Amino acid sequence: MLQAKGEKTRNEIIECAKDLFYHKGFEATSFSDIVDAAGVNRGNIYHHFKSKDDILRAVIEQRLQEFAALLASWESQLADPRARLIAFVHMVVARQDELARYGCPIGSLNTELGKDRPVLQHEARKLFDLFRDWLAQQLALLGVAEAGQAMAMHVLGRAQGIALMAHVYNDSAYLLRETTQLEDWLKQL
Amino acid sequence: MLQAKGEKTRNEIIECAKDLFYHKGFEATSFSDIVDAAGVNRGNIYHHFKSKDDILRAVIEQRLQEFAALLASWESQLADPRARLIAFVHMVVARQDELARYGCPIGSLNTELGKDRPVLQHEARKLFDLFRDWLAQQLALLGVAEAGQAMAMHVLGRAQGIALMAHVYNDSAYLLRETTQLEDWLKQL
DNA sequence: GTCTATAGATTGATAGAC
DNA sequence: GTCTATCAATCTATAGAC
Repeated sequence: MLQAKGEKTRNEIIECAKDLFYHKGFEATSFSDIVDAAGVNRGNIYHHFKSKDDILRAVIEQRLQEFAALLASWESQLADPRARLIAFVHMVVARQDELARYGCPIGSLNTELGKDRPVLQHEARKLFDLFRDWLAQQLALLGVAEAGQAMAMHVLGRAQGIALMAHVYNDSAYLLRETTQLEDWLKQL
Repeated sequence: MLQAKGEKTRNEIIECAKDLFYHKGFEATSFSDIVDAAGVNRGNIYHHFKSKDDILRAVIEQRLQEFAALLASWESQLADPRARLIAFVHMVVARQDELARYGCPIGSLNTELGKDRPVLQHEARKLFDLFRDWLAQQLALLGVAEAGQAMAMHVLGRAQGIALMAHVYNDSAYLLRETTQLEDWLKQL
């Protein structure tokens, strides 16, 4: 990796902020929380980011890259679009513990920002766009894309509802029941 | 209504806080926001509530009463449990504008509190319990309650996923497609 | 019950020496 | 690029006169 000295501090800030924004929420996370977790100097954070909003933009960009890499790995490892759709559901199952504890990092972030931070939410929505377009692409390969992106939105909505309720009730058993049901539905498409 | 003078101020605070917590989020709403909206004096708010958390508890209690009254009205007006389930879906449709703008007041509140306010979230979860138990009751009357509350949780999760995605994309058309689908599914139970 | 005044801590953000 | 020191604003909350 081509990475200057300062990039290391910057990446540590991004990683810590990513976890904090997910675990506490964006508004509830303070600069003190971030510098304490990252172990960097208070004032120094402004050398890398011009504002708290700017840190969030970097966190979103980081998540976009991580999820894009994940989708790319599924595409390269799984030739069958149906298997790829099931890989999406299996991701929810694999992350059941953190989903039950903190909710979906994408859904909860967009929910918070959507209330009164429209500009930032427009950035965060790109995380949904990424999955929506990828799901729509797999559904098109299956030949069930008559309704365009509508079915991709349906799958996303199902997954979000599952993550939200599993979080509210901290209930992994519910998550497993519902993901099994969603998987069965995808298999019979 | 038996209501002393001070109750009026208290109720105005609750009503304004209810809207602000919904429109901005709990953490993002300050005391200044509340007293400005309610038109009451700054320090005076502590005569009625001992803390911001205490205001939220009163707001949750208020919402519990409102929703309980709504469910009771459906029960008295609709004898058929299937019609009652459909009334639940129609509520989502009727509130499509505010859902697309601010998300679900119950889901978004629980999502925020679930991250790091476990005690308050335990209170907010009662709003979900209310709907879950009521849905389970109607499903039992329909004779499809073999799975206990599991199907009620399924319906709630579907509704939450719909509200969340409609909010993220500010998309009422999606909400209408999905609620129609959910209604059709309930009709054929 | 209502009001003014303000405490005490924390917020996001800056300036400038090293 | 890192550090100390600190800004002005805002936060929740309190004290006490009326």
